[in-house]
Parts: sequence; structure tokens; C-alpha cells
Amino acid sequence: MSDNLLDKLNSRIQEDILNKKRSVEEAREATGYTSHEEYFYNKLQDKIVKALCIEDINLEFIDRKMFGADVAIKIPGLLKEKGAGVYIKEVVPVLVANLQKLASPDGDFANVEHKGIYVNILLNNKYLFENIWQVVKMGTNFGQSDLFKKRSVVVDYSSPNVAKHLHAGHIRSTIIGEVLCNIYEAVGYTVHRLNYINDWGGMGYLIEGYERWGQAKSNNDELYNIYQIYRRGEKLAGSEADFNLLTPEVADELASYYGIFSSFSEFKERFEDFKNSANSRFKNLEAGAEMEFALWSKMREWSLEEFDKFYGAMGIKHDYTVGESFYAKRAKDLVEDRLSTGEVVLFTDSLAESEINHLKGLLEVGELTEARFKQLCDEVRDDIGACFVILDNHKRLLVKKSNGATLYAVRDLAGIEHRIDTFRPARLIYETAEEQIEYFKELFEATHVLNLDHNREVTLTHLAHGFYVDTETGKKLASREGAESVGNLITESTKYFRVKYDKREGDLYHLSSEEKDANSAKLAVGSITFNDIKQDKRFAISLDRDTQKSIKNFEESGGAYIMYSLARARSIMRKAGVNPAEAIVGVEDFKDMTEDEIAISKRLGQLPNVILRSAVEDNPATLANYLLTLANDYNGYYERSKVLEDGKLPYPHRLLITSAVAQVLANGLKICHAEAPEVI
RNA sequence: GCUCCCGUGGUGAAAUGGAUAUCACACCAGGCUUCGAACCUGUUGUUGGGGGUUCGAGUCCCUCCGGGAGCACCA
Repeated sequence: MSDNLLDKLNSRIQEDILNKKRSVEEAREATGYTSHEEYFYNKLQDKIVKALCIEDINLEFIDRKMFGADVAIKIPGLLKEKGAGVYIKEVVPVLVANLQKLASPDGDFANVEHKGIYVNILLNNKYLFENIWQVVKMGTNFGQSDLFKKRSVVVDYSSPNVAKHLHAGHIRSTIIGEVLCNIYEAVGYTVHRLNYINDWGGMGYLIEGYERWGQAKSNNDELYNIYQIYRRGEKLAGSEADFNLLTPEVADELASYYGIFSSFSEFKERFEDFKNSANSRFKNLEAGAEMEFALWSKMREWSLEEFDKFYGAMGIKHDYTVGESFYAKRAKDLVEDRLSTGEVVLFTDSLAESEINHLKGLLEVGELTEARFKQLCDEVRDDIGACFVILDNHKRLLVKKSNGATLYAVRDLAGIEHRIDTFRPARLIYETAEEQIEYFKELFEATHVLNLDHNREVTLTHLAHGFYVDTETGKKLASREGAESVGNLITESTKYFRVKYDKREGDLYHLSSEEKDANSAKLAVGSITFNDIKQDKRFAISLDRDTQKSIKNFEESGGAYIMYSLARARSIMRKAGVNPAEAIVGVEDFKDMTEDEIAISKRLGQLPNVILRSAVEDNPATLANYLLTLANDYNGYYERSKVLEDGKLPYPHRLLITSAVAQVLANGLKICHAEAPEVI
């Protein structure tokens, strides 16, 4: 064991990770699994598969009003093999004949008919009603499945930077990541939620900056200031044109940071001096020097404190918070190890020469312009002396600078190695903004070149979400504006809902002020979440500069709509005051089920498969849209069919349906990270 | 310039290659003495252009047009 402070810290972190891993696994096992085979939809499919002796069938619930049937069967494989003409004329009639044997007025199927490429089945209402029963009987387990049992997945989401503020992009990553974790858990995965903090690259600048300009304010704002000063200096030192645009005031301000200067070259010198000090700070930090290490530890804490406020308000809890620093040492070793095996390559003059020859070839066949060719050649020459992982198509991933320092890419590779070896996951997922798409593609390719994924034993996935964009300009929000939104979003949104509460009248709303606040916060979190997940994650979400307008958009995203529907259903159940399972005794004839009830029954039965689809497609929007549709179905039903009349229950089955809808909405919302208040 | 992503009503979105393209918001017209009106009912209005593959295309392929992002020895 080394005396290096960082090594000591990291071995403690490693121990924590292993302990936490055990408790995550135990918690998963303790939760138990719900068999996917038990569901109405799957039993129905099984019945049809057995009757037809064909495995590859495709079932779809359809609208009885429109098609006069409830289920449409398509057999894609056979359709393709035989061709549509033969399939319709010869195959479908046989299928229909086979299934018709099962149809009877008292059985499950009322009628089977041929409609083009489909076989349509009309179900008996009593059979459909079993579906509703199943929801009520399974309760909170309804929707869960065991399809990915005994497999684990590591999800890396949120991933903020020390000394920077959380910006709008982090909100999306955090929300989408969290909901995806819930979805994976619902289909049986053991899920490891991981937050990767960028706390290493650039820390030399922050430490040196803090020593020079710090005001001991001990928070993330302070660090962000220092970071800004450094960035301004770097930008000016890099461009004489920008330097010449300096106003005297700004020049004076910079002089107070970097020292007096009277020309561009002098400023460059001052900045160079700062940079050199910063680099030696970083070397000290890496070596575990006490002063630098102590300051770095504090800085980390200041930033984490700020991030935790947001996570706390959103109710997000990662299982592991791991810094880039955790992988720093392994990253260096990884490069050295793989240099010796030849998987990491030192870019030499002769390699550069052959690369330039390749570019010449492209120039000759006209794939490159002369200017582009020159630019690429310069890049190739710059790369001499640095180390790379060589990828396909003449791409290369930089892993070690010519001055010997490693880069974030290597720490990411070390991170992948560590996660794979620690968790042995079936999947390793990164949820970030779309700007990193290319980078992750190369990173994963390098992972495979180095065989860190054990011959693709692990599926690596980068999920990219679109930016929040400014409604007016259509452009990505600047991070400063984003930071402001994060600070305000939740509190402002909570206020917005609180005002609505105060406008309410009636017995239902006699809540204490604290209860109203707590419920408003739930509505705020649920609405913000829904706004992020209701659409395909790849798309940009526009955020108005006017916070009030943004909040209005959140409400309209549908989260509040679903929560309202649920609160109303629950209210009816409270008023009825009976357990639906008891009320239903005696209801035997469901011939009178309305169109609404038939539609709702089929909709309810889809939840398990909707969750499964969300999991397989890594897309929370599928689930979110399903819940919106169900809430919509239910609200229409609510208006048309009363459950209670004068406090009595003339149609007990309506209470059962209400109860089933409430259960499905509640289960779905929970996965969507939106907890509905009892009273809205 | 090169690479990637996206074009569906006025707006934001949905739609394993399949039936009459669905939903919300907005607009307009109705509906609370009625299980909770943060709701419901109704009206208007849509697959960027052009080719192709297919029995069948919003979905797949080509091309053009439009919007966004990435192209650091930064993270």
C-alpha cells in the first residue's frame, strides 16, 4: 500500500463500491421478481401459438369500435415468405379456420374473422374482464417482469464537472437516466446507478487560481469564478486579435489577476507563468502532496454540495459517486501496459509519413481539397510523439500527450475497464447530451481494440439526448443561463402549483400549508420530469427564457394531467369505502360492458409490454405516452359512467375498473420518477 | 469543408413496413346545485420537395432543400 493520499482515498472508495454493490444486489433479490408469463397478453399469445402451431406471431390490441374486434394477428415471417397474395388467399383462411374452433359464446373468443392480412379476434367480455382483475390482484407488481433477471446494467448519468454549475443538459441526463434505471429495474435487471464526477483534468488551474485569487468563500460559485478567470486568460493568450479588443477596464482587471502587462507578448508571458505553476500544482496533486490534495478535496466537496441540492430536490439518489480521480492512476498504468503489448502506439515520424501518404492518395482522387489536405497534414505532424489507440478508417484516439500527460479518454477507458470487471454487467450505459456522440463512438471502438469488453461480452451503449434550446433562437442554451434555470426551475415551479392549490375551494382541499407545499413540490418534480421524457430523447426541448412560460410548458407536458387523473380515481375509491375485490362479488355478467370499458381493459393489459418496449428501446417516451393515453381514456370514462350514486355502488365493476386504472397510473408514474400526491 | 442527428396540423409530439396517421396544447362552440372542471364533449387543420424498393412507405434506399450538433495534446 502506497503512502500517496490519493491512493489511500481511492482504496477506501473501492471498498465502498464493493460494499454498495453487495447491498444493491441484495436489495434487488429482496424485491423479488414477477413472472412475465403470467400476464393476460402473454397467456393469450400462448393460447394462439398453441392453436396455430406457429411461434412467430404478432398480436395487437385494436379498437373494437373501428374494427369490430379486439385482437389482430399478423405473422410477419410467413407473410414475407409466401408473399401477400398467397398469404391472404391461402394462409389466412387456414389460420382463421383453426382459431374458429376455439370460438364459442361462453369461451374466451366470441368470433374470429379474416380481414386482409389480419386475423381478427373478438373476445368475450368476461375474458377481457380477467385482464382488469389481474391488475387489481397483482397491485404494485403489475407491469414488472423477470425477463432480464440475473443480469445487471450499469448506468452512468448526470456526470457534472467540479467547479462548474449544473446546466440544463445535466438536468436532462439526470432525469432520463433515472427513469431508464427504473425501467430496467422493472424488467428484472439489477441496476447500478453511477454518477461520474469530472474532478481531475484542469484541477491544477483551479488550485493555482485559488491560491492567487481565492477569497475563501468556500463554495462552488467561487470555483466557477476562478475557472472563468482562467478561461478568459487562456482565450486572450491564444489570440492577438481578441487581445487587441480589450477595453482598459478589462485589461486592468486581468492585470490584477495575472500581473501588469503592456503588450500581447507580455500578457502571454504572464499567462504562461500561471500555466506553469498550475502544471506543477497538478503534478503535486498527482503525487499526493498534502497541500494540493487537501485543497482539491475541499473543492470537490464544495461542488458536490451544490449538486446535492439539486439531487435532493429532485429525489435522485445514485448508488455510486465516482470521480475521474479514481481512475487517474489506473489510466496511466493502462497506457503503459498497452504500450508494451502494442495496442497503444507511439506516433512516430514513420507512422506520420505513412499517414500523410494515405492523405496524398485521397488528394489525388479528389476526395480532399488542397486546403483540407494541408490542414490534415499539419494535424498529423502535431501528433508525432503522442500515443494513440489506432481505430478503423485512419482514425486514432489520443491517449497520451507528447508531454507524457494522460487524457480524459484514458480515464474513461480505465472507467470502462473498472466497471466491467467490478459489476460484470450485461450492459454499460452512458446517458449524456448529443454533442458527445462521436467521442463515445471512438471510445467504444478503442474499448474493443484493447479488449476491455472481453470480446464484446458487454454491450456498450451511449444514449444521447437533445439539448434544451432557447425558444426564440432555437440554439443550445448557454451554460450560464442553464445554471440559472436549474436554480429556479424547481422552486418556481413549486410556487406555481402552490398558487393553484390556494385557489382551490372545497372540503377536499383543507390541507395544511406544509402539505400543500409538499404536494406542490411533487407536482413540480413530476411535471419537469414528464416534460423531459414524454418525447423521444433525441429531440431538443425548448426552454423559454421566461421562467413562468417554461413552467407553464412543464405543466402542459402531461405529468400533472396524469397525476390529477390518479388523484380523482383515488378519491372515488376512498368515497366508495370498499375493497374492490369485495365489491365485485356477485357481478357475473359482463355483456353490458361499454365501449369505454372494453377499450380501457385492453389498454390496461398493455402496461407490461409497454415497459418492456421502453427497456429494449432505451426510451422512456414510450411509457410516458402510454400513461397519457390511459389517463385520457379514463377521464372520458369518468365523465360518462358514474361509479357512485348517492354514495351507493350500483355498478361494482366500475369501481374495479377505477381501481385498476389507478393502479396502472401509479405504477407507471413511479417508474417515471413522478410520485402523485393523494390530493391535488 | 467533412461527419453525425432531426424535418408529421398554428405549436409540441405518437405511430414493430400494414387497416380510416393518433394525442395534447392553442383557436372556436358547448358543459360544474352533478363520484374532484388542473376535467370533459364537439369544430377546424398534417407526413419538407423529387425519385426508387414493396402487394403496401410517415417509416427503408437515393437526391435536393431546411434546422441542429461535432470536428482541441479541453472534459
